[in-house]
Amino acid sequence: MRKISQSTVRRLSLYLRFLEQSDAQGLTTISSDELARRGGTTSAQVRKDLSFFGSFGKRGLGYSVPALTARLRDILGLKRSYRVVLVGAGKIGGALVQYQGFRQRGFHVTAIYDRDAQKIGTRWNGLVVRDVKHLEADLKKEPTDIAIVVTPADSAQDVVDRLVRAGVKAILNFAPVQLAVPPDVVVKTVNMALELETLSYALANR
Amino acid sequence: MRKISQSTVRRLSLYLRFLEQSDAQGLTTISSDELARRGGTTSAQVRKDLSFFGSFGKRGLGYSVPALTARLRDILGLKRSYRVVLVGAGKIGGALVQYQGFRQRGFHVTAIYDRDAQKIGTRWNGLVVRDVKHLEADLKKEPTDIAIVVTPADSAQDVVDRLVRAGVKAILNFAPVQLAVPPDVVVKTVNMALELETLSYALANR
DNA sequence: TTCTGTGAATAGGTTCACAGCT
DNA sequence: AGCTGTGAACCTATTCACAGAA
Repeated sequence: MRKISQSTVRRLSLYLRFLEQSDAQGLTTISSDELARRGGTTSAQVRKDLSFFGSFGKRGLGYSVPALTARLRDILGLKRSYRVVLVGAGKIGGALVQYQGFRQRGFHVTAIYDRDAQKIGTRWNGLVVRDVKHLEADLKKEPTDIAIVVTPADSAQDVVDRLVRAGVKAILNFAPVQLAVPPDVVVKTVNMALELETLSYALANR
Repeated sequence: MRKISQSTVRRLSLYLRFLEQSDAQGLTTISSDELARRGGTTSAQVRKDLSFFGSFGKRGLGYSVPALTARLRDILGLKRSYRVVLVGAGKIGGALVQYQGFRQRGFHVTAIYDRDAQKIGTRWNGLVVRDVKHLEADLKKEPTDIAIVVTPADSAQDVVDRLVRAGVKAILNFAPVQLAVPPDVVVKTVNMALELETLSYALANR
């Protein structure tokens, strides 16, 4: 398949949200114009994004809401559910475990790990925090594709190396570090301080 | 000033982090090659990014760590500190209040608001959660540039309208909605479920 | 007529490659 | 010699504009 840009993938996720909302409102058809309006983009962009994957619309009419919803869920790999392990039982980790947005999309946090003896054994949203030393053995028993890393910066790379060895193929990283992984593993780093800095840049340069 | 791309601004933030680390290690000089290596980019990219703002290096030598650090802090608007108000005293809000990464960079959370009577009056990392009805009056007394919105999706736009009316110029939004704001207000939306979806896309399309 | 699908045109961002300081 | 600064070349993404299906 042709290489699809990150921005296209992100927009597809957005379109999917709007489609689901439209579906809930009972709409059966939606135009690229409407999707564009709600996603803050242009109708040409919407059509181009979709065209990378096929022709899903009807000229003169628009897109079938249920059909396009199903197609996008398929494209985004959301037809199946995913086991997700979380490493780092800090405040952010705790917030993420109970975040409904993940479960709604089929991402199920199945385990939380930490190395702090104080935290091990405590309950987080129904899950018992496990000693991170069990990581490899647990993942061997229950293969898992996705991990969320919420450790301090200095242990993140170490944790990631272990996750990769244990077969994890995708990592959402909240530690403020650049992570090194093999080419078949995909990492997405979310750096909240950096996001604030893009705001301060904007404030300072007007 | 020439329009600078988001990606350049984000990389500048990264370079700043590496410079600070290098400074802590006692390095006085750093090359574009070294910055590139640590930022996962190329030396040409580093030099190009910096060149939009001036010529800070010495040919044959590299960049002075303290001088470039200071310059980047200036460019990114980090020479001053910022008051930040947080709206939404949920789990994610709680995690963000105590997140050290913000304070270290000069972003000070000065107030937390919620509309839930259960939460109002409780303490979060030394701050008392205030009724969101006080938002406008508080911000009149203590003008604030930046707000972090961590409310449920359906109240986010309402909160943002009030923040904008109260003079907030930059918003970091964690609610999974597209926000409408006037052109002089800058919004950065962080959508964690969407980040996971870019991972599931990558997993599904290999 | 309306709205999609898509080549072509344009704009934007990245990489190249080399002149020019130190 | 080493490394920056920067036009030019290249590549990628977005927008335009229109032919064609419903």
